[in-house]
Amino acid sequence: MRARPVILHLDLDAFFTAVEQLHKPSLRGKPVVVGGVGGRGVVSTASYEARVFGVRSAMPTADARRRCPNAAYLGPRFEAYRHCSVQVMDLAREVTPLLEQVSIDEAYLDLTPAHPSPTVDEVTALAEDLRTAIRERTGLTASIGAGTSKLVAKIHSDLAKPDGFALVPPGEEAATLAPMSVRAIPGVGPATAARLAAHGVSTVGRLAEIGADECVALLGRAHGTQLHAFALGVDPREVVTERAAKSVSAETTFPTDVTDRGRLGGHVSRLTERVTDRLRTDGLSGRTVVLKARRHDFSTLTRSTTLDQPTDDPVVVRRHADRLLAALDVSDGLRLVGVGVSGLSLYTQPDLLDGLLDDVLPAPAPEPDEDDEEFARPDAGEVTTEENGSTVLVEAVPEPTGPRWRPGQDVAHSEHGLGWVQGSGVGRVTVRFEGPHTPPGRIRTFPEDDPDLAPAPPPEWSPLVDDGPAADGLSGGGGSLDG
DNA sequence: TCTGGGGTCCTAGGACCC
DNA sequence: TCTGGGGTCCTAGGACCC
Repeated sequence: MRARPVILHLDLDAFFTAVEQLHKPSLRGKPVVVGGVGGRGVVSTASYEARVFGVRSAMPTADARRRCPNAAYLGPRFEAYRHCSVQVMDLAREVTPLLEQVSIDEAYLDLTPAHPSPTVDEVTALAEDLRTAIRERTGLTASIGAGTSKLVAKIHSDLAKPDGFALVPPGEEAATLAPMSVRAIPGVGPATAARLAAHGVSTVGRLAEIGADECVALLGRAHGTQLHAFALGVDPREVVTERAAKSVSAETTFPTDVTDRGRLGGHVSRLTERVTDRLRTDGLSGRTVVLKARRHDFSTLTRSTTLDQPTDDPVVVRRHADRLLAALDVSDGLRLVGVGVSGLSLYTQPDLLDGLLDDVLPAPAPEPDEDDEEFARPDAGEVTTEENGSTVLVEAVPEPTGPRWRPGQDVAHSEHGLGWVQGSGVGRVTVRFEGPHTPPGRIRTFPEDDPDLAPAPPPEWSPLVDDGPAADGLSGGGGSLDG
C-alpha cells in the first residue's frame, strides 16, 4: 500500500474576470462580470469588486445588473482564457508531472514523484514558489490548498481564496473538517444539505458521528458511503493525469421559447454539426444519441437511442436526433434543445444496419427555417452527401451569426489600433482603445458596419513589459483581485 | 431574480438471459 | 403451475461541479 501522498489543489482566482482585467487596464480595480449578456444569460464569474454587491456565479445576469449596474458586463473570450490556462498548467507541471487538470482553472498536483515525503515547510515553499511564478509569468493570482488527499486540498484552496495558501498537516484532517458546514464538502449541494439538515446534521463532525449506515440510508449507497468517509477525512481518490471523455454534447437556450418544429430542427442540425465536429477532431465515435429539451417551466427531458455501432457521422446523428425530437410534444414551447453523443469509443465502424433502418423510417422532411431576430442567418444552401450508396438531400446548416459586436470582444481599427467592444446597439459600436500594457484607453464610437473596424485575436500579457505606474494595477503584492 | 453550457456520477425500473 | 436470483444493458431523471 502506498504511503499518504501530498496533494496540492491549484485554483485561479476569479479566473475569467481576472483575465479581462489583465487585458483591459480600464477595468482593473472595478466590478467586472463575465457571462451570458442576453436576456437569459447567467453569470460565469464575478470579480471580487462585483462580489461586494452580491453578484455570484450562476446568478441570472438580469439579477446581477440590478445589484451592480455599474459593473462591466462582458461575454466570455474562451480563446484568451484557454491560452492563459495553458501557461499556468505548464508552470504547475514544472512542480510535478503528476498533474490532473479538472477544469480550465483548476488542477490537482501529486508531489510524490519529485518529493516523496516532503516536510510541511517544503510543501509550503513549493506552493508559494508556484503561486509567485504564476503571478510573475501570467499576471494572474492563484490559491492553493495542500493536504494528504484531494478532498482536504480542494476544501483548503477554497478557504485560502483569494491569493492565498492553506495546508492541513497529516493526521489533522478529521479535526480540521469537523467544525465546517457539510456544504464545504464537494458533492454536497443544496439537495443533499437539505436532506442532512432535516436529520439535524449540518456540520462535517456531526456527519461523521451518525455513522456510515445512517448516511447510506439517507443518501443512497454510493453517495452515502463516500460522504461518510469524507467526513472522517478519508479520501483515497488518486491524482490521474488523463481521463477518457464519456460524452460530447452541445445545447442552446433560445432568447424566447420556440414551438416551431422547423426552427427546432434547424437548431438540432447545427448542434449535431458541433458535436460530430468535436468527435472527429478527437477521433471518437459514440453509440448513444441523446436529445435534450427544456420546457417553458424549466423541466428537462432527455430522450436517447443506442445504435448497434458507434458513429461520428453527422447525417446519422442528426437522423436519430430528429426522430427523438419528432416524438416530443413541443406545443407549449421549448427554451432549450441539446444534442449529445455518449458511449464513446476510439474507433469508427461503418453504419451498415443503420442505413437499412433508414429505408423503413424516413427522416422527417426538412421544414422552412426562419430564425429568431437575435440569430438572423444567411441564406441556407443545400448539399448532397453519399450515404450507403444512396444520395440523401441534406439541409446546409450555417452557424447562426450573433450580433456583430459582443461586449468584451477584441477589435482592431485601421487608424486607432487595438481595443475592445464596450457596447453596441442602434447601429453603433463603442470601442475602448487599450491593451494589456497601455494606460487606460479612450472611448470612440463608430457605425456598426464601419469598414475600418474588424475582429482581432486576443492580446497577450507579457511579463517582459513594464506597464509603468499609470497603468499598473497588477504588479506587487496582492494583485488586482483583493477586496 | 428566474435560472448557460459543458460535463460527471448515481439511481431505479424494465427487458432479457442464464 | 408457480416461482428464483443475479448480471447486464438500456432509458430517464436528478444532483452536482466549474
